Amino acid sequence: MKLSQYPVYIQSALLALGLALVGYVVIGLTAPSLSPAILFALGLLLGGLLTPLFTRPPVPEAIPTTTLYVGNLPYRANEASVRTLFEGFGQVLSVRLMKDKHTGKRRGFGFVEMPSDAARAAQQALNESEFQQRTLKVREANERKDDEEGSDDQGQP
DNA sequence: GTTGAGCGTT
Repeated sequence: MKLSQYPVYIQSALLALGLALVGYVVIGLTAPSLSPAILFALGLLLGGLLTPLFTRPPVPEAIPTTTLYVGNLPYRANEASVRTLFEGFGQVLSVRLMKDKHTGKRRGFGFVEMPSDAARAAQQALNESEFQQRTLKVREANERKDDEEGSDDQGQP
């Protein structure tokens, strides 16, 4: 139950309320002659002004991403090498090499999340290519949850 | 420490 799991307006409301209370106390100590309603209003205004400084947007830009399935990976490959390999064709948002949860050994395949254009470029470039003396198999990942496909008509009928 | 077709976790 982390705070980041709640919606943004909930976080902003809680943060603004907290800053309003802080401003209420601070302004009340520095200027005791003001009424509590004015103090709380000033604290809420101060909190509203300071809220954007503390809210971190998780995704700066809403760009359409495509998850790539990367198979036939060598067992000695780590996420850093795969990320570096795919970063040559675009921005890599996330690299997940699936390992067995019980033994912890690598299963030899993973998923690379990239923008759609960079994903297509990396797929055409890295598919059936040699990576650490292994032929990679780069394909589009199957929709596990909700894969945000952009304007590209890559959906299966 | 080994193996070799495949589609996945907070």
